Amino acid sequence: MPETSVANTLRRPRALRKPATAAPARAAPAPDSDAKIDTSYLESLLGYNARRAALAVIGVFLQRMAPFGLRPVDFSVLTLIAHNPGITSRQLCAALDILPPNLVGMIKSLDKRGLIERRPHPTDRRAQGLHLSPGGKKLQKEAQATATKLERDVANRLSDEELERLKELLQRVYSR
Amino acid sequence: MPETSVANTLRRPRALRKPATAAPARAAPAPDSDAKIDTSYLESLLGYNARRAALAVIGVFLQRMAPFGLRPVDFSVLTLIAHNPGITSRQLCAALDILPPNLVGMIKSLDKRGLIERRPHPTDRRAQGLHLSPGGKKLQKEAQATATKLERDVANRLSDEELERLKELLQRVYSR
DNA sequence: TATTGTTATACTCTATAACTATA
DNA sequence: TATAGTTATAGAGTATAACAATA
Repeated sequence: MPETSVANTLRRPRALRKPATAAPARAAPAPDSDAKIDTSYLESLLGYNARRAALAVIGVFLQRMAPFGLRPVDFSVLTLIAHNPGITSRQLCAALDILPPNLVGMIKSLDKRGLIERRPHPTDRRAQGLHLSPGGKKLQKEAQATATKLERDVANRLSDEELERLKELLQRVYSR
Repeated sequence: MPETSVANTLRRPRALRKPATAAPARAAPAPDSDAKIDTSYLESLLGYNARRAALAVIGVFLQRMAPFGLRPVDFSVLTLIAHNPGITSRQLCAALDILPPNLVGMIKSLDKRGLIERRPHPTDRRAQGLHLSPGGKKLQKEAQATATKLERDVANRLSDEELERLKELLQRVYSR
């Protein structure tokens, strides 16, 4: 048994995966995959609901950030650099719970795109301070505005108060 | 740009990954990865909070389900079969948003462990009805009890009413 | 001796194409 | 022609070990 597997229960919104082959002229009615399956127990579990909600938000996020060429993790990295100029790779890893070897490629990619600059660290010659380039600042600003707007759109069935309440309850679940 | 990447922003709880090499005798204070990094903006985003909460719950889930040899997806499959005897693979895929090729191995594994039985479908000879074996029923029952208890433990900072409220708010986010 | 950034690498998860046997 | 279950395979995400330079 792999101890290292979170696995699904739920995945990316179907809409983002397959363009849904138009109207399927339904030839074989047979078992009917759309039949009434009882999922009520799973729907009573917090983890199930939290994961579905997270994937719903991420799905919209993927769509709206596509024009910027940013995945959620890229946005997180750019945003942390924007709010913490001179941050090191190690600090990014700690804040985002990313393993160092897996961050290397992302930083390299953002650097190649000219969005960030790697400067020598003022006090530690092993490390390098990360900064946004002018273009990176512009992109991050637009992306952050998009994320902020997305926030309201994706929770359009919730009032402002309910959205704040939801985030507060979520924080009480994961804050140790 | 891969259109098919949800990516992290957050990952599995650190506790489940590395036993944290005891007390690190801190030799190089240098940049100090534990420094005060401003993550306030990310923490204001619904998706970030939902994902962190989901991962926190899943982390506890992984620990407590390990004795049963069940990942979240395995538990979901067993539970849906338990509550929907005779369900087909296709129906499982639709309910859990799993792609058929990726379900094959899971079903095969659960079958090999003697937890489920694949019987010929009553009306469609292409399909097979899935059922729990006696051992499967016992395991699923114990696992479900564990999941139900876990529910209260992981949200121990929330009252019963707050937990119900949280799940209701989450459902209003992802229900279309 | 410990840490930063890095390479190489392996394993898991997710996705697409294509096959067979039925419908 | 379309669907159920399946195989093979490719790609993205996540994990560990180990190295050179520096602390």
